[in-house]
Order: sequence, then structure tokens, then C-alpha cells
Amino acid sequence: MEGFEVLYPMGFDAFGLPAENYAIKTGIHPSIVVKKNIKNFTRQMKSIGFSFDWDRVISTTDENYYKWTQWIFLKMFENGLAYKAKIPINWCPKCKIGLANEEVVAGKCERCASSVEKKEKEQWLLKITKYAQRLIDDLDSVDYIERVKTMQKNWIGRSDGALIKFKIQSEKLKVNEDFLEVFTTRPDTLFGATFMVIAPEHVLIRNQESVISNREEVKKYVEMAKGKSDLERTESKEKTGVEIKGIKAVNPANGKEIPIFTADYVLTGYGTGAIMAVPAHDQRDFDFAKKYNLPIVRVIQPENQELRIKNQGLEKAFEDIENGIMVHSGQFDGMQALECIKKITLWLVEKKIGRPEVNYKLRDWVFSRQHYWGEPIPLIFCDSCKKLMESLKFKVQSSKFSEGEILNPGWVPIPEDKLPLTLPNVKKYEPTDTGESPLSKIDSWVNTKCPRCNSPAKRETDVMPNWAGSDWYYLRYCNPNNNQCLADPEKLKYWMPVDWYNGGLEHTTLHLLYSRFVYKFLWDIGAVPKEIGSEPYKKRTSHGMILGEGGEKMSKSRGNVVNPDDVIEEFGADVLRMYEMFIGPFNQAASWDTKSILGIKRFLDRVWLYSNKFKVQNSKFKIKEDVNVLKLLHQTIKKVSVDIESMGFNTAVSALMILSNELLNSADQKSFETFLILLSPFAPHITEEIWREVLGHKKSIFKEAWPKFDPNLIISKEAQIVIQVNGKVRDKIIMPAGTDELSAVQIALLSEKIQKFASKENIIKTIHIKDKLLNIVVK
RNA sequence: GCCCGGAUGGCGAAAUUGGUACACGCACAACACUUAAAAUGUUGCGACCGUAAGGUCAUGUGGGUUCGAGUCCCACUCCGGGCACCA
Repeated sequence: MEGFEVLYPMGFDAFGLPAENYAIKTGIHPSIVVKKNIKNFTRQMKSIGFSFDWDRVISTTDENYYKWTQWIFLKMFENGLAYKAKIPINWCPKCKIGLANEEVVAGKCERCASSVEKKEKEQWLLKITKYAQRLIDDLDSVDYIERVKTMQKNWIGRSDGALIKFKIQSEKLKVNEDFLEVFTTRPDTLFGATFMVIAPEHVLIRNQESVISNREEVKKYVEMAKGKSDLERTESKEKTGVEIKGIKAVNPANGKEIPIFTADYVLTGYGTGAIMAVPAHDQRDFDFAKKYNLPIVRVIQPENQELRIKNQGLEKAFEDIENGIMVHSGQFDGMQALECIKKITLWLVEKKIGRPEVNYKLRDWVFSRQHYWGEPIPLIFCDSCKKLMESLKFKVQSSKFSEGEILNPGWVPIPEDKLPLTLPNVKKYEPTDTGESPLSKIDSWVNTKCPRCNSPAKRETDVMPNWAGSDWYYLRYCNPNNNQCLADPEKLKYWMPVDWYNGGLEHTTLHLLYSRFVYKFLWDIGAVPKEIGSEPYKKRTSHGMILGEGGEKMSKSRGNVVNPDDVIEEFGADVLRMYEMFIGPFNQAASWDTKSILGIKRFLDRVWLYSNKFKVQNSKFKIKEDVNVLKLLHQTIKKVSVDIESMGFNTAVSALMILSNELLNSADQKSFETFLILLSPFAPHITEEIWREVLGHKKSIFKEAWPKFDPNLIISKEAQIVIQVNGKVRDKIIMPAGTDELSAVQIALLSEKIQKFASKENIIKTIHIKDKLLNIVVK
């Protein structure tokens, strides 16, 4: 209605666990269920009146779509961004299947309640960490709600610090044998490191096994830690750990021997999987030191004398680096802690015991799933190619092999012209008892020929995670049926980047970040035209969830699901739409309340009733234009226009109601029509009906131009000034617009109500905000 | 535990940058219409004191900054989202 061409697409992304689990339960093939559900969702969305472009619908489970999802994976492989590594999966020893995190409830298998273990498995990973810095930096160039930017930045989690080497020596031999490397953001606290903690998975435990004197105890602890998820390991308030006896570390700053512990609050995935513990200045280390009675050495003192006295008790770690002075730190004593970070890092480099380092929390993306219902990974493992690669060793760089093949010897990509690699039919959808995908049971599919050397070879049987399809769908919407490439570059240039992307907040760190990564990769390799820019989405907003009555998430098991079909049946689609918009702020969760829906129904009923006056009296029904109503009408045009842009739908509806309360007594046809146009995006069905059938217009209301407000009609000649005395409201006086402070005070002092509290004599000062407020401060 | 949000009448909520707290709607009550009910319309509706005029107190809790705080700062409580294999 404002004259723009708008691409507003809808599609279906149905690979993943829910469809697969349904198939396991019912034996119906996921593709059949997915088709059925898509049909139903489409019918429902159409009945609500969404203005999607139904010619561009895509489905990530279609062969013609996932052909390109597989193509993207091949490109990543080719460019060395995909690699195989051993990654633990959740393993249920009784069911003999791998479990998703969601299927593990409090460390137990959701189906059989036995304890879940970690099992190492070779899986494909994507090097998203290579893009970490760009994913942070480019956030400055997009218009995302602040909350989303913050969450992404924290998730990627850049920290600047230092890598420090600690020598390890066996207690008996006193010989330097090994070393432990730690990453720390606080090298300034090095002198305060009184012990070290390593993750239970740390290689040091294996490497030093022969000299560890309490081997059994350590092993037991390591086993126990295997059963816990990262979340469980870090969430427990009570820290646990075991000292690794028989070896010690040496603090390189002061040469002191310090004990080494293993504790599950240190994770392998972050940093080096080992930390130097500085109990005086880190709360977790502090709690650990208290529990195991370890020395706590204060190396930073509060600068402020008062704070210093308050802090002497050492009941808490002192983490305030901004206001700290170094103590007990040799040549660094007396320095500002903040400044000391730089100095001590330089010193580490000089002494060759450390160096500056940037670390990210972000981990590489595990891209394998041992399931059936996903895109097959289009790679083939060939033993003879592997042997050839190994024999070539140093010559491979100048060879015909891609980076991916060099990185993953023996893995050969399927030629692009053989895509899509379609999912074969299976009879059973459960993963196998080895933890492999059910695809591994289909010999005719697994056994194949190497596309490179024609030797017998085997297909990869893992499939891709659900995210794979949704990483690039915005590109496909621009050109949904292209068989030659992802999407025609000219079409991409026309539509991309996405102007406005709305989605749930729960997608902020995973889907949103993954898709930005994949887009950047495609942009780097030229699969997406350079002109579009390095970010796929210009603007990102998020909506809240509609909860069931009583504030709980709608779910079948709770029996509180509201079916839109029923609401539409009883009240109509427009009432449903407007109720959801009116329910509360767009970005906040809201509970469904069937009672409140009546307000919207009454509102639309009144509109309908009023419109019929124009019909009955054959358009002769006419009332003089009322200046005040006209002013309100133009204020509402402004309000509704602004609110739609900022997604203040609840206040836009409220503004329309306020206008209707005035207008629907006295409106002439012209004003009423303007009101209808304002209402049309909210209630498209009823407004179109009135527009054409009642008012007799030939063209659709949606062909009308969006109304513009007249600024002259909004300006007021008078203003109500709130008069406060000492900040308390004592009177409200109407004054001519633009009254200055002096006159306002004079007028205010004439008011009896004000005279009770203020007079010329006791005024200390006055604060005046033009046309709004006057505050008189008295003694 | 860590990261990000939120808390305002009986209820959903409003309050564009610190400037009239509770707009709009629901529920409730009274009245009108009706034989009656529903629907519709009109009016009232934060708490306390007061016939009223008016006053005092109120935006999760406790402190602070300010002429003035729902809004800013500090500490805390509770609730929601995320924590990498639900998507």
C-alpha cells in the first residue's frame, strides 16, 4: 500500500527428530507425514489470511531443494571447512542408540531410564570458528535488536588473554617431563596461581599415568564425569575434584610447586582444557580452594582503603580488576592490575613461557547425525584413495586434490552432477545398535564405487542436522525452482539481502548464527553476488511465544492447545488475527485468554454495523466534518503507521479502538474509508467486504494508497500544563501553546490549588517544559 | 552455574528521550432496552481516609541519584528464553 514490491515467503523445514520419532512410533514414512502436515498447515495459514507468496513455497525435504543443501556441503568440504573428528555422543547402553540432548533427562535415557554414557564417535564438523571474528565484527553493520546482538557476541565469546606454559614434574624424580598450557584472561594474577585444574578428559592424565600414585581414584573420577553433560558439570554449586598425586606443576612466576587437580567444572571444549587456579580472584577457584583447603594468595588489593579493610576477611574472591593494585607479585608490585596485564604478558614472551592469545567460546559445529531423516552427506570413503594420499604425502599440495581431501584422507566427494544423493527407503527408522544411522544397514546403498578411482568404496551414512536446510532458504525464495544453481545471481541481486527477518528468540544463537556463517561462506566463494554484501539479513526482530491459558507452553500433553481452526470457526479469522496482535507487546510471551477475545469481536461488530448505515441510506448518510474528530483521525494515521513499523501492534489496535469510539458515531464516508484502510492490514477480510460489497468500490481496498497524515491538523493551539509543587501534581491548567516560563508561573500562581502550596515569596526555583509541565520548588 | 530478558490494578496491558502512573481491552457493578434472558447502549471501577472538595500511599524487595524515578545507579527475590544432537 506504500508502493513497494514485497517478497513475503513461507516454507517448510521438516527434517529432524520429531518426524523421525513419529515414523518410529507409527511405521509411516516421514515423507508421507510431512506431506500431510504441510497440506494442513497451508490450509490453516490461508484461512488466517496471511499474504504469503504461495508460488514460492519451498520444502527443505524436497530432493530438488536438498540437492543444493548437499552442494553447499560439498563446497565447504572442497574448501577445507569440513573435517572428521572424534566427538562424544550420548549413548544409552540399554537401548543401544545415540540420544539427542533433549532425549536425556537428568542424565537418564528418556525411553528406558538407564544412565546415559558418553561414547566417542567420528563425526563431521564445520569450521565455524574460522569465521568467529567476522561474525562478531559484522554485527556492527546490521540492524538487529540489541538483545540479539549481545547474545550472539556472548555466544561467540571473544576473550583476550595469554597462553602460559606450566612445567610438570614427577614428585619422585623432580625431572621436567611435560608441561601444561593454560589460557587465561588474567595473566596479571599469575603469582596468585596456587593450584591447577584440568578437565577429566585432559591428555595429561593418560600421558602421566605411570607416575600418578592415586591412579584408581583419578580413573574413578574420570568415569563419573563421563556421565555428565557440560551443563550439569558447570551448574552444580558444589564443586568436586580429585588431586592428581605424584605430579606437580611449577608456577613459572615464582618457581613454586603447586598441586594439580582434575575437576569436571573445567571443560575440554574451552581454552586448553586446563586452568591455573587463582582462588583469591576467581569465585569458582575460591570455592574449590575452600573445599579442598588449598592456599589462597591475594595478589591484587583494592585501591580504595575502605574497600581494602572490608575485603580483608577473604570471604569472597576479589574480581574487580578496574580498581586493583598488585601485591605479592615480585617486580609487578604496586602496579595497576589493568596495566599489569600488558606488562606481565610482555614479560611472559620475553621469558618464553607464554604469549598473548585470543580465545573464543564458539566451538566448531558438529554436522553429523546418526539418524535417517536428514540430508545424506554426499561423501564416499575410499581405501585405495586413502593409501594413495598417504603415499603422496608432501606432493599432494600440487595435486588435483581439494583441501577437503587433503584434510580427510580417503574421503571423496560425489560429483556435483550426481546430486541430489537421495535418501533410500528403509523399513526401520531406529538408529542401529552400533550407534550408526539406519542407512548403514542398507548394503546396496552403502557399498559403491569410488568416483575418483572406481575401487569399491563406502558411503558416509550420517545425515545432516536440521539446520542444514534452513541456513540458506532465504536465497532459494528469490528463485525457488532453479535447477542450475542455488538461485539466479540476478534475482539475488534484485531481492537480497533480506530487509527484515523476524523469528523466535530461541533461534538467536544457533540457527541465526549458523545461517550467517553459511551465507558468509557462500559469499566468499562467489556463490552469492558480491554486491549484496557480507550479511544475509539487514534487520532482525524477535517475537514472544503465545502460551496456553494459565501461562504454560501449549502442548498436547497438557491439553491446553488452542486450535486456530476452532477460533476461526467461532469468531472469524480477523478476530483471531487482531486478538493476537492486541494480546501484548510483540516481543513478549503472552497467555491465551479466550474471554478477552470478546473485546475484539465487539470492536469489529461495531465497525460492521456502522458501515451498513452507508448502505441503507444509499450513501446519502452524511454528517458534517468535526474538527476534533478529524484531528484524532490524523493523529491515528500517524500512530498506526509508526506502530506498524515498530511492531507495536497492540498499541496500533488500541489507537484504532480509540478512534472508532469517536468516529463510529459521526463519521462521514470519507473519514470512515480512511479508518477502514488503516484497519485493513489487521482485519483484511471484513474491511475488504465492506469496501467492495457495502461501499461499492470496484477495486480491492489493498489497491488503495496508505493514508498520509496532515501535520497541520495535528497541531494544538492549546496545551494542558501539569503544575507541580516540589514534584507533586497539584493542578492542571490549559494555556495557549508556546506559553513561556514566566507567564506560566504567573498563571499557575493564580490557581487556588497552587496558592495552598506556593506563593511568590517561597519559590526557590521553577522547572518548565514547554506545553507540558511546570514544577515550582518551594523552600 | 553462565549469558539474555521480564516483574505496573481482579486480569491482558499503556506510559517515543527521566516530566500527569494505570490509555485501550477483559472481568465486575449499576442503570436503560426487554415479559425475561442474551445481545447492545450509558455510567462507574488501584488502595486507604473523607458526604464532598480534597488528602495520603501505590509500578517485585531494600537502598541511592534528582526539583521530579515505572524509566537511571547499586544490592537482592522470583519468573521466562538459551546453554551447542528439540528446532
